[in-house]
Amino acid sequence: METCPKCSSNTSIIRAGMIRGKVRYHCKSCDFHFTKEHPEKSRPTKQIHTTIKDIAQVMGVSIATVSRALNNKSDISPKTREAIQKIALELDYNPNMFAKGFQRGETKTIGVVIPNIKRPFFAGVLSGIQEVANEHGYRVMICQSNESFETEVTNIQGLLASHVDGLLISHSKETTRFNQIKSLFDKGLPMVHFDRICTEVDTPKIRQEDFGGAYQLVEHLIQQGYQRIAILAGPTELLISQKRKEGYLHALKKHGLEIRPEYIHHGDFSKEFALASLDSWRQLPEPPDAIFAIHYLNAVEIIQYSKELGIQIPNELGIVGFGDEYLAEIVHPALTVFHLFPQKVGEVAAQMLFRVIAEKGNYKREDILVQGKLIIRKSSLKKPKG
Amino acid sequence: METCPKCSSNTSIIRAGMIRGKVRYHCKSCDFHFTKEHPEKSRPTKQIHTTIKDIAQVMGVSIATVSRALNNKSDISPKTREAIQKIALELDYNPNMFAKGFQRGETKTIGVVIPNIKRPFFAGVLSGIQEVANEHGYRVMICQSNESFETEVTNIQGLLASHVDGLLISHSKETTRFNQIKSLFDKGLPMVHFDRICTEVDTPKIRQEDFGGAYQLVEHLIQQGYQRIAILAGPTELLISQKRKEGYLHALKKHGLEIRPEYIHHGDFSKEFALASLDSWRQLPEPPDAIFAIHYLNAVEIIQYSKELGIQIPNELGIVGFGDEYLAEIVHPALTVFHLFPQKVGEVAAQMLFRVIAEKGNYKREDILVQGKLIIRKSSLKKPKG
DNA sequence: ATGAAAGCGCTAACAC
DNA sequence: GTGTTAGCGCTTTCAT
Repeated sequence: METCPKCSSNTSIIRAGMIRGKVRYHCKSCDFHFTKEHPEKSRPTKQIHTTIKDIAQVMGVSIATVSRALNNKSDISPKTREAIQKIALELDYNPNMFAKGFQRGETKTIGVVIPNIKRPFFAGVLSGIQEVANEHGYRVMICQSNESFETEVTNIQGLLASHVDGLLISHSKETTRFNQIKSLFDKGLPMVHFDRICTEVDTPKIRQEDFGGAYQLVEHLIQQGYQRIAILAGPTELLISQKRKEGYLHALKKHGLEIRPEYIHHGDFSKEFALASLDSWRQLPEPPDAIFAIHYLNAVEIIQYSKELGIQIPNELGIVGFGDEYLAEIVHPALTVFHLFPQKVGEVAAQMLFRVIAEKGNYKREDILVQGKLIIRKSSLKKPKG
Repeated sequence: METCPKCSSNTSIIRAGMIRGKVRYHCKSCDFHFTKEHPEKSRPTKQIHTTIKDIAQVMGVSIATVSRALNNKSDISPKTREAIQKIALELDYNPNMFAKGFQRGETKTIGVVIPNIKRPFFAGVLSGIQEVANEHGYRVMICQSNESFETEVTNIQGLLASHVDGLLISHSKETTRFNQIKSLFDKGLPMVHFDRICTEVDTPKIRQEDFGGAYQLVEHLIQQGYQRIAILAGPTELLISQKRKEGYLHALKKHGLEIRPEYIHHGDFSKEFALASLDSWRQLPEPPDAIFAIHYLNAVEIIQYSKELGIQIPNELGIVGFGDEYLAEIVHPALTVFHLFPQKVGEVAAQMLFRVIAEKGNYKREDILVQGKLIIRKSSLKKPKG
């Protein structure tokens, strides 16, 4: 409690606002106003960030003037502007995007939710996203769902709390309920789906050539003379899994090959799943003579396992897969793949998001298919008989 | 200009502050105060984020009360608290970390600067960082330098503008000047270096077993009977390059092998560099009988190229490398490597950073060496002669 | 050309 | 136990 410097009372003092960094008090008994230094007003000596206030102080001008100078606004004398800019440089001034965004209601940050950074496909996508985001002056905040629906929901919640200006999402394997996404979309949060998209919300979607790629791979196998083609598909709920399977089925139909349910295995992309599938197919009276793995890792695993089992690739068994170019080249025999362009997917997705952000809901929804490319290698090149 | 409702003057009206969302005016000629609705005060109907103000309005209490309720502070009646929390849930309230951090002077965000997300090592590190950051309630902002010093400087500047609470850095190949880093460190920005560290600033450093790993790999080669061991090193400025070379030199010395300068090639990790090195070594009167590539990709490239050239691995040429386990297993013959644990590096680095943040400059600087592991495979297993 | 002040969402210090 | 208000850094009217 304060003491009045006039009547020495210490029971009738009330705080009466602040003035120039000092606290103003009023003594009710003698009707006297007085001020006192604000306690603990001293700033820490080490200051990481210079603020416009610091600059204003140094220059002896108001913060408004500093702001104008630093933002190259009109209505400021060139002399003042230059002087301020010079000081700003000297003081190592660096605008606080945080405060800036705060008052404009935006953060210049976009959020990305992906299953797993370590997967080369997503790493490539991220790289593309980063590049485009940088060009637009945005920062990127990344979350991994680790294929868990629960984590995904938490991630999105967190990104939202960080007030990201937009969201790029590729769903986890587990995700089948989209009410969170839907509610955000309805609230007008700019959002774009890529790769693992969801059809239940009317967001723009960036997809890869899943159907077409699968079709091309299987058709290639057929043209090489393979007749009994099996598919190592992913989880049934996953859309890319469905699309790739459709491409497979379509190619078989188109070329008049029988569709055999026992050749279609759905699984979780794990190594165990891949190897167990090969084992079980070999038990069949008519085992497959080619395998289309919708995930390149499974294809590589099948190649390795076949070698252990002494199966000749490509003569006894042809193998094709979706995906990663580098690994596909390294494995022996080299893997025929439908190559995707992850970086491109990221770039396109980010570009789309910035369009949505810019057009503030007036954009017309558009889906984009990022083209892939069939790369033929040894694993599917059957030697001509005889 | 406003018109006075009392004397109808429109020349002597001044604005006199705001009250309850209305603008307050004062007519100087008749000394009359009046208010008017603030123009364009209507909020957008679609609001992405509920604020405590919204909740306060709905509940008919003050924002302070709402804040207290949502933060489980004392001095609030359980009844009010519960009622507010219920409403908050209903309105889908999600605190604005942005505003929260703003006023506490922190962002609950850390920045990471790495050369390239797509490299599996860094992807693994990121994954580790994310995990630990999540546990601490922090978000992660990632930038890629793409091995460019200039980009790195810009990245750090950007992260700083976003007011990250701390920085995790692995420098670009090009980076040899550290004044930016040093100045930030001096200002007290919490910072930890990992992998591509810099010795000129007194930050905590997380390193891998570069020296020890190189030593173990080369010693293994020697024990397998290889005598003329060459090294495919990285850029001379890069510390990991130096350390790994030291390990190599130490192993040679320890086992009494001659150090031949012509067996030591520094380069940029590119495929061209690797292949050119092999070519040039084969021209020597005494070509090496083993190669230690400090970057696993170079090792893999050497294996592939050797196959093309018809060189027998491991009999004619032994090969070992640092790094990525998966690819090393896939290549044929499988590559002996010193395996690093990228995720572990990320985890340890992030943990260290949070210690620095928590201990506010009172921490004692500490370096950590993340252990690796020698994994012996075919590429270095010379068959016993005879 | 420049200064004063509101306001973005939230917390904490204070008044009652 | 609850309301009031300053202030975090910045932009942006408005007044001078």
